[in-house]
Amino acid sequence: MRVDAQRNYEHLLDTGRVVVVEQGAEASLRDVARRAGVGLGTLYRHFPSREALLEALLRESFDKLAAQAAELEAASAPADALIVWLRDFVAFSHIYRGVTEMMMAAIENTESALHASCVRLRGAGSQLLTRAQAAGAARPDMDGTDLFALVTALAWLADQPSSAARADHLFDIIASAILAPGASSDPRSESA
Amino acid sequence: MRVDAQRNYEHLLDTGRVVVVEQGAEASLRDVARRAGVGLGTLYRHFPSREALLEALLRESFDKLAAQAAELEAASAPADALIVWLRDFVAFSHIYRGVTEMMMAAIENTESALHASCVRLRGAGSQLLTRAQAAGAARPDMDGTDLFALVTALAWLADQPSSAARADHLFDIIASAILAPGASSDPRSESA
DNA sequence: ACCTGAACACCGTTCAAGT
DNA sequence: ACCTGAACACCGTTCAAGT
Repeated sequence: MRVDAQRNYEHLLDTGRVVVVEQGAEASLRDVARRAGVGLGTLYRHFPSREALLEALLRESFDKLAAQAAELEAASAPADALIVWLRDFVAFSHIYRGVTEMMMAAIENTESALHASCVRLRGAGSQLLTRAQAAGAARPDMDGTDLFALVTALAWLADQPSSAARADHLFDIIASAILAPGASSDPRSESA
Repeated sequence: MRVDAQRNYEHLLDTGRVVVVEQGAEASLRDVARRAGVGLGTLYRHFPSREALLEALLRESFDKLAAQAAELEAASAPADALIVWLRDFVAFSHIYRGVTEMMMAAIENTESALHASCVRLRGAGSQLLTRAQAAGAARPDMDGTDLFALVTALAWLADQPSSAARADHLFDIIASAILAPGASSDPRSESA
């Protein structure tokens, strides 16, 4: 990469972060280029799609979340590990407004630049869920895709002004469903 | 209202329905006017905002949902009434893509043309919830706003291509949390 | 009273022309 | 190699001018 290209790339990332914090995942790409002092074509050259820019902005967080899933799996009790990680997931997706919806679209779309990262996160959650299920600490009639949907819905609720203030409480309610209350004290109880 | 105005209004509603079914709640208003064979200003005269158009399109469904809440309250067991109504709510919001997000925004925004209808629905759900709680059939640490958020999240999930197919299952999971399993068999159990 | 559509200020995306 | 910005096809919203 030429030095000027490298400089532009980094400047676009920095500016992108600022603008996406301000305007959310649907931020004006024109505005990003403008504020980065760069031609519109330069932005598109470095980030061929909106998802590509977001992926670059989120890469570090994606990596952190995946690493923490592994740590939790090694160090925490199954139920705790799952819940702590889900909470981290919600906190993470709160960095940028509207990123939740994009991730939900990306996980179905192989072409999306966010696809791989979303699949990776779903996999990380899936492992924590399976472990909790094996320990009898999570309801058995769920898989990683269900978990991803539920945590994404929670992240979405945390993004909505009318429910953001009760996001923690809503988290607890859904968490109680995932943890299948009563399952450990009465292993014979199944889904209704 | 002048006869030509009346005709335009109805034509806009019919066309609006078609276009919103096609494109979702964020449909192009220009397109609606164009396909209705009407000037852009005419659309804005009859529907000063996107929400006003959606409100007109949804009015009938809003009324039906409210009426059914009353019926269920009179005729069904508390838990059944609540669950059936929540299911109807999700089905209703599935008519138009993206309407869920708009409703979530409208319930906080007194200026929105959808505000009153959303508040009414929240109230209807709230009553069903209170009744179920009084019967010991729903978890006590929730109110109508929590319920509205949860059912809206379910409606949102039903709108996302990656979770639409499992919408029923996700509904059951969240419903199980609302119904506070074990509460009736052990009234002493409280929120964790 | 009501309708029309040009006008304004924005988008995303592409691509010929420049260095 | 890389950058630029005009060009194209769209938006939402307003409002002067028409009937």
